[in-house]
Amino acid sequence: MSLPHAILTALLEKPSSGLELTRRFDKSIGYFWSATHQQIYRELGRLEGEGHIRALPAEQPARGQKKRYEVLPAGRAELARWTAAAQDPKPQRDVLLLRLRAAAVVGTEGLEADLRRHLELHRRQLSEYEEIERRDFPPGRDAPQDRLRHLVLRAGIDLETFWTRWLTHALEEFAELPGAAPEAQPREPAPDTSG
Amino acid sequence: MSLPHAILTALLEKPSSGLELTRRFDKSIGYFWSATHQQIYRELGRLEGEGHIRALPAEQPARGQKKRYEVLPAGRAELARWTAAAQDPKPQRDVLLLRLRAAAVVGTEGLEADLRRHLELHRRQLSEYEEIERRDFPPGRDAPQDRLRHLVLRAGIDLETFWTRWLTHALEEFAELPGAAPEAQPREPAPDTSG
DNA sequence: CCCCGTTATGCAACTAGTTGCACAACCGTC
DNA sequence: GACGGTTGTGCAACTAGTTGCATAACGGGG
Repeated sequence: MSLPHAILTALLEKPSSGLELTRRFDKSIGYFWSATHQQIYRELGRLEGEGHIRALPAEQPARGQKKRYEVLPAGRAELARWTAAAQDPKPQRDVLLLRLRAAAVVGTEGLEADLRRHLELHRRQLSEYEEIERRDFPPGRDAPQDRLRHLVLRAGIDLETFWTRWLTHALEEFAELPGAAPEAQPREPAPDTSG
Repeated sequence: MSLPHAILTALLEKPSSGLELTRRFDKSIGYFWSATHQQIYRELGRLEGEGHIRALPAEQPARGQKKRYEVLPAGRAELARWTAAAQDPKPQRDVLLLRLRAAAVVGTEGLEADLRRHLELHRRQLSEYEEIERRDFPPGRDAPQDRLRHLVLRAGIDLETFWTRWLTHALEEFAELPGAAPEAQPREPAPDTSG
């Protein structure tokens, strides 16, 4: 239930067409709420139907033509309502941690390479965030909007920092592990794995 | 595509009935891959159909009767394959960060209370993890399985630590913010908000 | 002029996860 | 011995997000 609100936020920051929104979702907002262009177009249609946004009139409103949207008062009100409403954090889901747990049972073979790959991806993301911080939040910029947006960026930076550290630590542990398949004390009847 | 593998891991650790799995998903594995009993039963049915698990024979196999499952060799092989296969990290989605970003546009009113609530929830989760760490991973336990599982728990602890710190910092910033609605420089045509 | 790649918009089907409810057995109690 | 709460199992419908593909305009190059 958050994509429409992500779009409303983006449109309030700047009225845009579907494609422009898609581009902005590839950075900025997309860092913590990703969406494909298909999702965005579908949602734009819904939001227009609900009277939350409207298409700015264009010269030739034809297919394959840019259509820019702006937020209507009802849309702004809905966004304000949603922002203030209490919401429970939704249950964690992390595939990598699950795979590590599985590896404790079926062995770590093959997993290490993918951990390295993830470490590289997180490092890259981290330096991208740090670049944005240098560019958009130099010391001194402290209007309320800036402080809030900076806060969001800090969360991204700190999360990526956490992952790079954790993955580094995990790889160190892997290096110390005896064999690839830690099947020392089988707890189940150990069925015939050859078939 | 991960729930079946979460279930396979849990069943390899210990053959269980649907309800027992549900309970174990409420702690342990559920900390990073939550699932309801409905999901679990449905998935157990699929896994049985695919020949990855089987129901242990019971005396009276009737409805409303415990049915325990164990993993078959094919299931173990599938889990090993999945664990080793490369997987891209899936795009981030964080509602709280999105709301903060929205608040930069429509004002922070009402958001602060929910941030406090989240802070409390994360603190609670953190102390729960730390309790588990004291109980299950005292110094000295370093069989490969233990080290891997400890690593997973450390991720949970560090993530919760990050969130409590970040939320604390965010609340401090809120306290310094001038008004509730930072609408100083309107960037859009500022539509009539009264209607 | 036609082919082809790029830009821009959009529908339809699929997948995974959530919500709501139903049904049966068991177990204590009034 | 019927009543109501708890335990255990399960289906069906819904929601959100993903994947795959379709359509149209525009702008070169051969």
